[in-house]
Amino acid sequence: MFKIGDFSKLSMVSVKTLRFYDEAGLLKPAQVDKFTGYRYYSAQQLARLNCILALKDMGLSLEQIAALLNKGLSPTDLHAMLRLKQVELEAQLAEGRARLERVTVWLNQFEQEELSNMNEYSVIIKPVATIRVNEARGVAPDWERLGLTLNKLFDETCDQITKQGGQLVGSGITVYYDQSPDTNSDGLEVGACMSFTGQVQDSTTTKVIELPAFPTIASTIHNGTFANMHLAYQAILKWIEANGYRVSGPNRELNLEYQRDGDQNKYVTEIQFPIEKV
Amino acid sequence: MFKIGDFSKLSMVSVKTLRFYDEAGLLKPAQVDKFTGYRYYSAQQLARLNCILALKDMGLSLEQIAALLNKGLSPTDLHAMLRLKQVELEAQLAEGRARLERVTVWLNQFEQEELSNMNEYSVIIKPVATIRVNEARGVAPDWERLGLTLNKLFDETCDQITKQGGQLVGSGITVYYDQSPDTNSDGLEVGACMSFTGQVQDSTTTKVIELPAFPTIASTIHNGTFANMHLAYQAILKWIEANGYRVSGPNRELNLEYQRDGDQNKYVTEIQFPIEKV
DNA sequence: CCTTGACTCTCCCCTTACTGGATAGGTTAC
DNA sequence: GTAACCTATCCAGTAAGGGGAGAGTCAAGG
Repeated sequence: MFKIGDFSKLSMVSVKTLRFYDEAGLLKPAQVDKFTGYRYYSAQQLARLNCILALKDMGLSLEQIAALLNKGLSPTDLHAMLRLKQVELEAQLAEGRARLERVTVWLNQFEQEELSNMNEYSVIIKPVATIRVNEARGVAPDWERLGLTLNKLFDETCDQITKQGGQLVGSGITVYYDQSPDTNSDGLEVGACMSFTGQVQDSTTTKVIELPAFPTIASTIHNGTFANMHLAYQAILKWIEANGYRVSGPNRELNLEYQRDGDQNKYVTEIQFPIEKV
Repeated sequence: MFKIGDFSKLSMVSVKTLRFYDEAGLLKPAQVDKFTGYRYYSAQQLARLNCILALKDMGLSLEQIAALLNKGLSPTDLHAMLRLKQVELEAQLAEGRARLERVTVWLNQFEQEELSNMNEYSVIIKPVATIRVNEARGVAPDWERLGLTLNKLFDETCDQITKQGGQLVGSGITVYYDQSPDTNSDGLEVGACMSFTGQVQDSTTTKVIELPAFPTIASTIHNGTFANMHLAYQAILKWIEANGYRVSGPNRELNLEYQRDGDQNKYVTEIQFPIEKV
């Protein structure tokens, strides 16, 4: 019989941990002095402790280990659990790799001294849900006249909503369709979308649609005038490529803070690119 | 200005988390109603929130992020932190891979239906410290006479300790030197070691030495008679190979529960192999 | 027999990054 | 006016222990 300190030295497991395992029902001492409460462990229990540690090293939680060891350890159950654990560990590993890659990409960009946008624009990944909107779609003949075209389109969708008794809600969303290089020679197809409440029907110029959900989009925030927005696009597109993603759908801009003819330096715009791995 | 719920929807960050970040000093609302306590966020704050999330996605703790963002974010500091983080993440990744490999090895062995020893012998990795012992070294002519040889050697070391006024402490340790196949033709060189307290000098047959420490040893526990010990050796050696390790020193046996001429079924022996990766 | 130092006991708080719940007050739409 | 919804604060809990306080135990030396 070993006292807890001796058993701790034998097993290289801390006294605190042994007491914790006792309390958790994982490893009850072979004997407990009824008067002093002293725990006494037998050498045989080292085998059980080793088993616990081995399972823990495979990533099982103490709760799972306790379930296995106490309620009859059928190897089949263990097999099933470890299969699940294997899948889970692979997912964790993938996440860990992605995380490391993000850090490495950042460091590489830093060493190339392109830190100006990097610190300005933080790119994050998140999901977006579907959004029901009224959309006015159109084509801007070129980049110069994009702003005018969008103003006109947003006017149309807002007018339609209010005219039909609906109410505008949330911020305007610009969708950029068809950004592939071969088709943009005949202009930029864009959609001006507004969320609303109430009943709104399609009109000749506007349609009620659902902007699709995406499980993973890359997002960044641009502060200030639209004139500098290309910096944000540079940053986000570079990030997407460097981290091993690919654009997988039309990108959007959310005008989070925007008032036509207001102070452009106060504008806040979120840029979203649907992406997928590799 | 957005109320916390709206800001939560915009950012895909839960209300609870926003309140938590407020309390942590990471993201104070742009404005707080003095009477109601309502938090109001500005669209500009989305940029800061994105920055927080981006840093979090690279594995920084909220405390580190707060330090960076509040006490002036010098890109150089961030660079230094991320370098450290990179190393840390690489270590984590290696650990994760090893963990996954342990699970995979287990599953493979299971499918080969060699589960009998597998469940009997759990192999774990741990460090061992140096141990100061009195050692009697000798050579057993063959496996048959190993037991007799060891008995003699242990008698010698124990006798020397007690004769010199020292006291035996802890369990006996058998060290197996020179297990390479080319040299074991002339017998097995073994050492019988006992820890002790007090002053003990070298004698003609025994020496006071330090058993070296090892940062990583594979260990398993064998319960019962020495006659079945080969099963434990099978299990541990197979584990060592399958998990991509290699034996890197003389193995030891610790007689955790042992009394000569006692009930052999009660013996408990720990087998230790110093190992290294690949 | 007494003391001293090393061990051990229980109990409580702390860690991370939140989540959930209870209860109370505020806002808004019908 | 009231119901539905939103927000606030406070408390508790998570996994796997670590740290420490205060009190009791044990073994050896004098």
